[in-house]
Amino acid sequence: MHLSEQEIVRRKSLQALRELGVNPYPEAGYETNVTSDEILSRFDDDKPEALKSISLAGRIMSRRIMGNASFAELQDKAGRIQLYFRRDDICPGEDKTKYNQIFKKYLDIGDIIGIKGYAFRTKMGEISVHVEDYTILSKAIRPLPIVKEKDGKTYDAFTDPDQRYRQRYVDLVVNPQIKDVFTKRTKLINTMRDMFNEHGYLEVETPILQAIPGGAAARPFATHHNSLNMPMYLRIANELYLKRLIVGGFDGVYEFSKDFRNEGMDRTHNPEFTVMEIYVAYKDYHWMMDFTEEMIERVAIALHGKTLVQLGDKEIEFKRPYPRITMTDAIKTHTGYDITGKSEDELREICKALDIEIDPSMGKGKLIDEIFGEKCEPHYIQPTFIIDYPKEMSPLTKKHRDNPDLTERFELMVNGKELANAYTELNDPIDQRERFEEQLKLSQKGDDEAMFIDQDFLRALEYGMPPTAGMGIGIDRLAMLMTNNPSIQDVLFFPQMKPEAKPKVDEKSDFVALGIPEEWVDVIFKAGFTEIDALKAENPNKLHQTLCGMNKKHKLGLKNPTQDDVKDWIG
RNA sequence: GACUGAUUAGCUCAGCAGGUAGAGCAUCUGCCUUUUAAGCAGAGGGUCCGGAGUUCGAGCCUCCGAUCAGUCACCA
Repeated sequence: MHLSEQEIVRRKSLQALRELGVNPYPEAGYETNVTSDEILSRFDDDKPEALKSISLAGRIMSRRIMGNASFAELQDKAGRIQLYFRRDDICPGEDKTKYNQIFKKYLDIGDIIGIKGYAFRTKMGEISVHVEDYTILSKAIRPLPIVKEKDGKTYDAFTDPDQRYRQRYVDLVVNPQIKDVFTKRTKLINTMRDMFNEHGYLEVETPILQAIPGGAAARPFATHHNSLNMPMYLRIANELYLKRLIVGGFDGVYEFSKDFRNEGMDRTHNPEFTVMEIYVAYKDYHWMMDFTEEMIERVAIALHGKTLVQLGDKEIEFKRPYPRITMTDAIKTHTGYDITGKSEDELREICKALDIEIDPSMGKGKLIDEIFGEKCEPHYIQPTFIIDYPKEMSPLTKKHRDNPDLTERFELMVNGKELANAYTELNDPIDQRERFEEQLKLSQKGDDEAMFIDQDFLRALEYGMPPTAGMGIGIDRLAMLMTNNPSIQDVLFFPQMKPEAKPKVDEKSDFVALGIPEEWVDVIFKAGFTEIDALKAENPNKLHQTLCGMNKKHKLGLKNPTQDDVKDWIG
């Protein structure tokens, strides 16, 4: 294992602590009675004794050692507080080890400690804790990035997205403001859950591992079940299972769920993502629009205390009601074309005229979707319901009560993107079967996202499903909107990343086994050979020169091997 | 997948017409009992992403490759 100088120093400190009888990873819990923010808010200059026997724990984030006194900053879950250490308080007797050795030499930034002491205000006016005793709770043997701040300006910020996402634990430690995004995300979910529970709807769990990935148009992740010897898929949606529960007699069911789609990754797409789907019996999509508006408004207020939310350089007003515009009207407004009653060929002509790329596998529904996506969607910045989608692109949606070419479906658009998708659910089993068969034709035409036919779902519908309204909403996207983050990676603790490229490193002992003296193995590592195979592929004469050169250059004072020695090692 | 840019010390980043690398913080050694991006004095630390080429000489130029970011394309 290759360690940096600082890692070696910390491991030595760890050893030194053990030799002094200090357990750097004690088993016992540490009782605390206050947090950093409570000290700051409760401290009263007239009554400092109110915060006398306090005890708190956290991570050391900075140290300023001044001989026999020192300051440090302790970070706990709530924030930071300054600590004041004085040698003669920590070590009242003759033995000053606990200050001079343990605190000054063997503690580092990043270590987790518990302290006991009392609150006071320093000469400089900062509320601090005068430490009377401290306990090491966990030693950090890897150095944290050091982020400094003065007058609100941040120095040496830890901003590299790759490192931040791969090592989110470090990100959270050194960029504690990131925590706020995630607490807001959880609050968002809790707000929705509270609202659903108030209505008496039931939170349920449905299968993630499915034999038929249904309920949406997307490519699934495929896996294999060994003992059944059959392909299985990770779910792309929960719709069909939740509707089965409505068939079964629940009036309202909802699920917050991870769905998986085997498609591209970018700022707004992660292969696994969270959606909330809810189905309510005896309602239609008009009711669901009211319900959705109320839900979004409640979330905005819960998170921000108001309905006007900053998003980049825009402000989004989440106060209900939101305008409701039919898709046909939206297309008419933004393109001038009236798509009512147009045939597939006529739609193709319109796409051509509008300079929209199409391919032959696209049916009527997809063509219209394409026109809307290209020409209309970006215009809807403020929350807007787009309603009454063409039948072809909504195979699970009930036909529109006034127009058989349309369906009773809405999407909620915010900031030019789809946020929620909902409809009056199709509960006519004959119609549903026909729609699935149309999907099958699309699939045969080359649309690899067309839906599979789920026979069991059809059987369920044949037993009768009450009229139902259903709605799905992307939780990650809602979180992005509500926390002003343009990237999905910023609202996921652990966004999907490519596996970390890790150079293969053979053990030192493997090199020694070749007959190479240990001190030369270090030199070989230093020269960049961390794999036996790479070393063996090297020209022995060149390797000999390289090693002798390293010996000289770094003044190692080793006895150079002969060329034959080197040949023997790698021969 | 395309284009553009990045990759140098543990971290954040400099570097020049091509002449064997610099700063701040961090680390180490001293000094300092109310400091705060503490201070002062000193020290160590680098396959300059990898490979090939041009050159007397490459962190810098050329080519190939890797990774990351942004934009676009694809995709809900």
